[in-house]
Amino acid sequence: VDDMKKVGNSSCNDGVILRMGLNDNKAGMQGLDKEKINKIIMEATKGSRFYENELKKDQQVNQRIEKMMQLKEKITTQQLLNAQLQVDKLVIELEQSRNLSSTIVHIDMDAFYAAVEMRDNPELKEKPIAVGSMSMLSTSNYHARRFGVRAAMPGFIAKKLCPHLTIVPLNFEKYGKVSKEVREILTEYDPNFMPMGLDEAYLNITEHLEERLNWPEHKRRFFFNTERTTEKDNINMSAKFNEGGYSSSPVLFEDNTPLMDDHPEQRDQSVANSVVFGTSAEEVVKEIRFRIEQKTQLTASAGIAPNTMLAKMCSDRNKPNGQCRIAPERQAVLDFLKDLPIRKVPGIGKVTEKMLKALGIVTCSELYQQRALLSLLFSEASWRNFLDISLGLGSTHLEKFHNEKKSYLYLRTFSEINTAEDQYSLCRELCRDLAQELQKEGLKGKTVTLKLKNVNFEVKTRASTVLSSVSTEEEIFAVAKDLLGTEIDSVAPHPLRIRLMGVRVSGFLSEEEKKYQQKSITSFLKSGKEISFLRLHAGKSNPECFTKNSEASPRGSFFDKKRAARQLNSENPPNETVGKQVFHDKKSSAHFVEETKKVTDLQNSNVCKIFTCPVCFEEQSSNNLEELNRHIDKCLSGSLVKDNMEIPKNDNSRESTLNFLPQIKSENVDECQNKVDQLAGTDQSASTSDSCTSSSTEKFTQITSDKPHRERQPSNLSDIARNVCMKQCLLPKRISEDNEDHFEKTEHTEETSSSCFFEARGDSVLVCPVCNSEQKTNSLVSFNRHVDVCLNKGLIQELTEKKDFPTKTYNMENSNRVGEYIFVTIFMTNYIYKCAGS
DNA sequence: CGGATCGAC
DNA sequence: CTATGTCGATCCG
Repeated sequence: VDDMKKVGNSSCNDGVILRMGLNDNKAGMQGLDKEKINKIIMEATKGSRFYENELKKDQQVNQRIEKMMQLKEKITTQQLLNAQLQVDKLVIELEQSRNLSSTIVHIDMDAFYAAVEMRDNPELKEKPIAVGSMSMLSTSNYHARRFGVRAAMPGFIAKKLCPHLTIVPLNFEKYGKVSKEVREILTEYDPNFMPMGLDEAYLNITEHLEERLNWPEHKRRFFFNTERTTEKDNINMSAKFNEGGYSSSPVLFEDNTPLMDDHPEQRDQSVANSVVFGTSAEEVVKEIRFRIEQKTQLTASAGIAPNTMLAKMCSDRNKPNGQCRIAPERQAVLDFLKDLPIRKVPGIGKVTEKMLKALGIVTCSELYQQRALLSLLFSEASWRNFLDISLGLGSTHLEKFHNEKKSYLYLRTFSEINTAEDQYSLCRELCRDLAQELQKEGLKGKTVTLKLKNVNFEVKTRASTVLSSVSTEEEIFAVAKDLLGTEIDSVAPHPLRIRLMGVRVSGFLSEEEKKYQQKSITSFLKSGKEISFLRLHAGKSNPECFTKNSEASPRGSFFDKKRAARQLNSENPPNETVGKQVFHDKKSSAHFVEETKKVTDLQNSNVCKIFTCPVCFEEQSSNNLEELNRHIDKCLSGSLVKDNMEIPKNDNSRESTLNFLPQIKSENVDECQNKVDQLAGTDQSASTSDSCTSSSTEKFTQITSDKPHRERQPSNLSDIARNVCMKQCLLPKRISEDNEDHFEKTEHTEETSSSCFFEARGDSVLVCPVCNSEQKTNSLVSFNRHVDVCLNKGLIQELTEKKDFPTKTYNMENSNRVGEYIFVTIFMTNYIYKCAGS
């Protein structure tokens, strides 16, 4: 709300702390001088973990500066001249595009939260107050500022500066209400005005000014609010009036911009207790400020300028309760900027200030003088921005709210948490809240980020992007818990000591992607009805569908042969039994009961299941998932993978390998079991004890219990998945046509090694297994997207029109790993080939 | 893409 | 007695 930047000073290393307390202290009385303030702050600060971290951050900035200076040394005169030429070309262009025709206003409520609290509690009026908590203050009133008490200062330090300080807790609801009242006024001047937080807004009053020229006086007349409903308000009002505020003087404000200036029409008041405002921009802004004060009893400062950047800097100039205008003339703009410290510019903060200072740049005109050098030392975006600043260029229209949030973040700060249990449960909570929000907005994101701050104030973020986007608590938590687990592991055997945790979801599906997502391979698999991944669920395969294509000429490749073999098999469907059924929230209860019954039936049966291995497509009869896992492991990696696998063992020395597929199932098992229990009211152990899947159920119960597990190494899974993906699916053309053992033989060759491939950037060509076209791509993700889209556009849409096409299958809800996704993709691609004979 | 950093409030 | 926030955007490797 009230930032500290105006008093910033970080010229020396202890600027970290100094900046907190600098205070212009003009009033002098009752306050503290700068030295005292800084001494107190330093005493309260030094030696703390926070301070140590601040010093560390400062060192990092210093290193950056050093790097920059080294770079600067290497710049030749010639380079600089060239740069100058280039930049000045741009300057000419920019000058030509300068637009002074808009009138932009920036409104900024003075000490907003504090002012609201003082208004509502007159007892606070004469006291130094701050709004916030002992941990952090949001703002302070001007009285408190004399003691060095400022926004973004922790309350306990503020108390040391000013022992009498009253700290009022935040009450956002109230501020929101007041903010709304203010906005109601603003919208009359610009229905498209842009609020920036609760206490600030930009308005484009260009149109209003035009219309206003023709307005009769009565439309510009506003009345003093003499009616106050509460006693409190009455006291306030009468006090103001009696003390020479409103009634005795037409000067509403104490500052140098009195409401009543020498516009003759304003003096000609025909109605008591009212003011008439003129038609100029200044008058409009005075009117706005007057109306805000009459309505809310709060004051605002304002800036008027030809663009937003200037308006913002302008509103700062005569704060509090003042306004300022930059005339729409080039020279006026340049004059304003001439000696303006760059730190005043929105977008230039502590760090940039310090970096530029190292180059001898403090004011905006210096920024302009050094434009050539800056273009060589900073990124394009940065120096272009510097150039805009030094020319006084900014947006002349208020951009249509790019309303769509790019990410949602839930985070919490707390006193130290160091047990894994607490951390996981907190993480889950955050995921729950986040999921709620996402579902409310109907959003699904592809990237989950975990944010941690340890007790030393070091912040870490860990992100993971999943191919199937997430939105539910479980989906998000599944990713977040892995990230958290990795972090816990990374400090083991020490506990992870954190003071903040946050979970963010970003990378939302665009509208376009949403459309496809609806019929993407993931949702396709989710919504399937009959066939199930691994055939855990007995598919009543439609013979026609499969036989129809059985004569399609085999291509002779490994996979085609496998495919052909599979097709033959499917003509004589093996005796499969119902496997695990997957449930969705959306399912109707009737449907649910029916399917629950299936599950129960299965669990009470002793029939062994026959699975189809997704790698070799051989049918595997097995009575538990673990065994199947082992098969898939072998099949998939053979003896090849073990070299780069680190298989973590848990206490039971369980042979944990690549069993992530059943892990998905296991969650379903759990889920099903829970639902079965809910419905039947049975005891879980009773209902599973005799089931042939009991052993795996047990195991999976352990895995998926609330205590998160960290037995797998996703990176290895991904590596393997990539190998598989490349060889089997993405690069069919590279696979030796006749050699079924190709995998083994070529595993170590350069040509097909995944690392080799995935490190190649820019011009890799992959062959889409669906449309068979070559796709130039530099990432697997974008290629996958193509495949998804391709599948959607073509095959699936076509196939789903066939009534016999299987629809229910496999729950992807919790499968967030690349490996899982790719497995499904491989399986499905092959399945689709089979169905379509493509 | 992931992570850190920056800036705003 | 303790005690330094939350959010989005952008940059960089």
